[in-house]
Amino acid sequence: MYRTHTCGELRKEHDGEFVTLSGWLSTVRDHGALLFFTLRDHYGSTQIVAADEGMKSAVRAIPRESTVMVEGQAVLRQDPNPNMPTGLIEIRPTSIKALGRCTELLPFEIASSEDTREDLRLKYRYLDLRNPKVHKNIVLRSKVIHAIRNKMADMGFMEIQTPILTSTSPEGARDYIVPSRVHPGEFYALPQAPQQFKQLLMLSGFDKYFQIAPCFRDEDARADRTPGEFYQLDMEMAFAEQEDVFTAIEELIYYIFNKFSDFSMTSPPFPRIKYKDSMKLYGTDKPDLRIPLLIQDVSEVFSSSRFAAFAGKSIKALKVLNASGSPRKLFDRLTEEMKSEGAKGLVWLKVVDAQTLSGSAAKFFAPDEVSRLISIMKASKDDVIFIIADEEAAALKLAGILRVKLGHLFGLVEQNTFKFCWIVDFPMYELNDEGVLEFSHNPFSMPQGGMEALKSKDPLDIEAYQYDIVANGLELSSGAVRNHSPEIMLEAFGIAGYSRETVETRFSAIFNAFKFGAPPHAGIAPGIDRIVMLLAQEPSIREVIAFPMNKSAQDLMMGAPSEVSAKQLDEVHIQIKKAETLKAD
RNA sequence: GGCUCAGUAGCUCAGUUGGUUAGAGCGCCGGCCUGUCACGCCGGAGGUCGAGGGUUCGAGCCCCUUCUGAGUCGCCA
Repeated sequence: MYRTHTCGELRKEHDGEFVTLSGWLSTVRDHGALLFFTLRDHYGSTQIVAADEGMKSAVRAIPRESTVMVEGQAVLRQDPNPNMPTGLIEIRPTSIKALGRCTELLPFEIASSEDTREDLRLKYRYLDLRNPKVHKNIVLRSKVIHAIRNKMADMGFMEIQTPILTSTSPEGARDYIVPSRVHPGEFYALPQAPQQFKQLLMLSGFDKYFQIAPCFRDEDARADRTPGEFYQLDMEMAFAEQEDVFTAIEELIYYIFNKFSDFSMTSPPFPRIKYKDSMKLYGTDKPDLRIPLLIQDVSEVFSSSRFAAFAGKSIKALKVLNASGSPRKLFDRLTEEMKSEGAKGLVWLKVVDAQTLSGSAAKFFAPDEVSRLISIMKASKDDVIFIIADEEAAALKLAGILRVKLGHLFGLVEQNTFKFCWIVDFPMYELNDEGVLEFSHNPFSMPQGGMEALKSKDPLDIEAYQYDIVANGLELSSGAVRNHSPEIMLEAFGIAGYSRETVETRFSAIFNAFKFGAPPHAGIAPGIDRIVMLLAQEPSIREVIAFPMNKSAQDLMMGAPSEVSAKQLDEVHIQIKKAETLKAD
């Protein structure tokens, strides 16, 4: 009744056909004697041209962005529009009817909604999503998820749903908790990931599991991290080791990224970079391999330097080719930026010749320091060497930040490409700020060397079968070979200070289950939102989510979170502290 | 919670050293226009300059406080 074709469908072969279209009234171009307008729906846009007085006044009476049904004849255009898929055809209407009128002033222009304040876009997200450019990201997301499901099924994985209302898990982020009505004072938690369930599925004999899984973590937002909820391609494989997971994920990622992007990309196998090496060379565990710069340690060059800022410090250097022509202002700005990142300063040195440097601190260096630095950096005339000096960990981190800044500043970031890598061999344990030993990542990962390593090695030297997949500096996922042995689990938790009782009670399901014959298993869970974000080339993850929350974890459109009635609170046995008390806390 | 940036018309923004009645483009309302496609042209309405306080003869502009939003650090195995 409403349409014979969609607004994106008509081509020159439809010339002469009588058609019915429905869609949103977008732009109107009223020339008095002749009136053009565009009808837009999910599929595209079609131009309607009205010459008849009755038709023109019908359009003039309908506000933009109303839904409209048009009946008429499709004819070839006198002036085709090569920018429109339907640009060869237009409709001469015989009937124009408003289906749903837009009676409010639009809060922003649909066609340019991406330029509008984000909180306003989110409040009127249903209008924002009418913008074809915003709309297409959600379409892409849907297609990507569909393709992932098909590919995973082709590769022999089964999708299985796991509970949303569950118990608090040891993922480490803050839980979202849900009060129980039936059990006063007790709470469910929304899963931070289906981690334990998928491991239990392995124990149940399901061989290859996956799920497009909603995950909930009550942590603060970032441009690449939504607050509250996000989706993972959660997967797990039984009787599998690290390389089995890599092979499966590489096949999937290569397939998906090639299907939905024209960019070049890393061919499998993706490079494997040890965590330690990644920190050393890139100053981060999620290196952007599009940037060709490597961090170099030059501490030994300055081991007896009279330059006070270098004394006793770990010294990291980066070299940018042919950068000495850049204005002084650029180096000063970079220095300021690095200081705001926490650097004590930034030394930049222009190479004049093999024995001579000029720049911020050149005068403090002895001749042999200068020549050794130039030689160790393999620098030539007009290159610029940037130096960060700090304690080892801080120096690496800052040099890592500097590396990315230099890459962007000097246009060194390779364009139109996806550079993937695996970061492997993460440490099992680390010292926290209080000097206490704790798990550095997932406590359920298998320590390399198993029980023997746990018993004999310094915990800080133990590596885990724990890996990340990184694309263009964005962490897509962490994964691990799981610890499927209750004894090794107890030992591993013991080192981090958990008693047998704690393990048995807090992780009772998985701990007990593993006493019944667990298969060795491994898995990973790449972030769906981040994959789509990369494919859509969007800098903000909210651009690929239909109804995202804002930075403060509010849904401005639905008004969530919101207060609930006294009756609802009463039913779940909850009392709210008065506002004054909350403030005092 | 810290730091950075932003907040002026429905939207996007400009606003000089503190100085008369705060401007532009888009949108909205009215008029004109037969080939537009971000149509064009003419006219009009529309403002608590985020809020509060202060300095000053005088504040959109300077100072203090505060609210809101984004980015980032903390946090996120």
